[in-house]
Amino acid sequence: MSHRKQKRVEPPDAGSVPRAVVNRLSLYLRELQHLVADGTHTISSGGLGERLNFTDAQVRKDLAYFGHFGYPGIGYRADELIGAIRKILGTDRVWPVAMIGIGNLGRALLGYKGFSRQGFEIVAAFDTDPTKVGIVVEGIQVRDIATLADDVRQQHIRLGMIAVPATAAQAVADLLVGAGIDGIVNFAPVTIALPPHVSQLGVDLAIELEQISFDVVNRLRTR
Amino acid sequence: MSHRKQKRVEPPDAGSVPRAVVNRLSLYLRELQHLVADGTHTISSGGLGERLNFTDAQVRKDLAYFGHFGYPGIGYRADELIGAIRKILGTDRVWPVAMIGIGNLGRALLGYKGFSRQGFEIVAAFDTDPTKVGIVVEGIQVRDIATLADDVRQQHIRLGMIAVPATAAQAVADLLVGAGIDGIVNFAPVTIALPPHVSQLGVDLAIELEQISFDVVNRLRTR
DNA sequence: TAGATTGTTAATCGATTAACAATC
DNA sequence: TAGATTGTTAATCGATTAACAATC
Repeated sequence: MSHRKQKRVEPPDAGSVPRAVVNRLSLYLRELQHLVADGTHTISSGGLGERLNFTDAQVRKDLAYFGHFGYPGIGYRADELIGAIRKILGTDRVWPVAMIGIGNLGRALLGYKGFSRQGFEIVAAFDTDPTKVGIVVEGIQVRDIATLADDVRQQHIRLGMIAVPATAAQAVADLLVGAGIDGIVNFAPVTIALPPHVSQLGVDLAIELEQISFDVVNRLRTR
Repeated sequence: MSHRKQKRVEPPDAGSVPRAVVNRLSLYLRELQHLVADGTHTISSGGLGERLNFTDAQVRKDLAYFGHFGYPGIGYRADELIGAIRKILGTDRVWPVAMIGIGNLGRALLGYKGFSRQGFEIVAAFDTDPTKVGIVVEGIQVRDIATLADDVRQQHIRLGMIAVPATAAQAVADLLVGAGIDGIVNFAPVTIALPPHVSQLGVDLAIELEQISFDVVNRLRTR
């Protein structure tokens, strides 16, 4: 445990932090967790960058957006930096999450262990299909989407994941917004429109494959 | 059908096309497909950009990397542009894909309809677990990972998707590379090292949620 | 101390946007 | 024709990298 004071843990102005930086922050966190699991206590910006194909300067610059976490001549203490990044990302707590759409993908996401490991717990699942409402999947009883707003409020859910067909995604998103949700991860292959105070991120599995297909067709290395 | 000649469909130098441009190309394609489904035949760069929150200039610039697809005063013909983008992305054909890891996530991906819609067909599934080898999931018989190299060659598989635990991901990646695969989408929450001639893309579902969590904690709109 | 490594500034590099002549 | 919209150049903006004094 260090007694050295860390000047800032809150970003000077979070609005000025590029999305790419926040993305790398998650990768740093993941890598640090692997390092700790392997018994490493200290890592330099160069060492961390090497494992992720980033320059040492980039690692230091990214972290410097949020405070002074390193020790000149030594590097970063893995456990300390993990704590700092979790705090920055907001995963130093458990977030209750709602899952909407209990098809193939929704069911799998419901059972995905990786979420809880990073501080996300799916506490409610919804579908419109009457044959699905009431069944228990991965320990969670599927509820009718009509009860969504009430359930979201009662369980203090602030994040939602959409795994419904493309045609239903916007309506579901509107429901979530109406229920007062703060952020949405959308797995439906469609762009949804949201008010500016609700964060969103689209994940399209087919698009991921398309990116690789492009590289292969153009005989590219990944950059 | 137009008889106007399109100067280039191959990029002048694919290595110089930023990853972000290729990503947006996939979004343009998806949006155009929705537009065609809704009966639209023609769309301007401004119209397309508006639906995706991009500027008109960005849409035109992105497309101009690959050729002259638009008609001054008119815009882009949706069906034509769809064909052109599919060709650029390499999805004007069907790609046979191998799925490795038939846990929760692997099973769901196996059943995901969105892949085939974009030209990807999962034709082989692998696992190490003897209780899984032999079972049929979504019409595909799970095979032992020991037969991977032979199967990949026989079925001319060039793309692989990894959905195994983090600890097994690198070994599986090495196997795929040994089998001569050209590209990998890695769903395991770990960075894998690959030779430069193999394309890769990591998808970490927990990281997607972390990005939203950051925004919410910092009260940010999505940019 | 000497060696290692940070945080930060300045220089470089790349990507986005604005503007407009050319075109339909 | 007048109006709309492209493709492309130049200007702007932002992100990455190199370099180095400060620090342990």
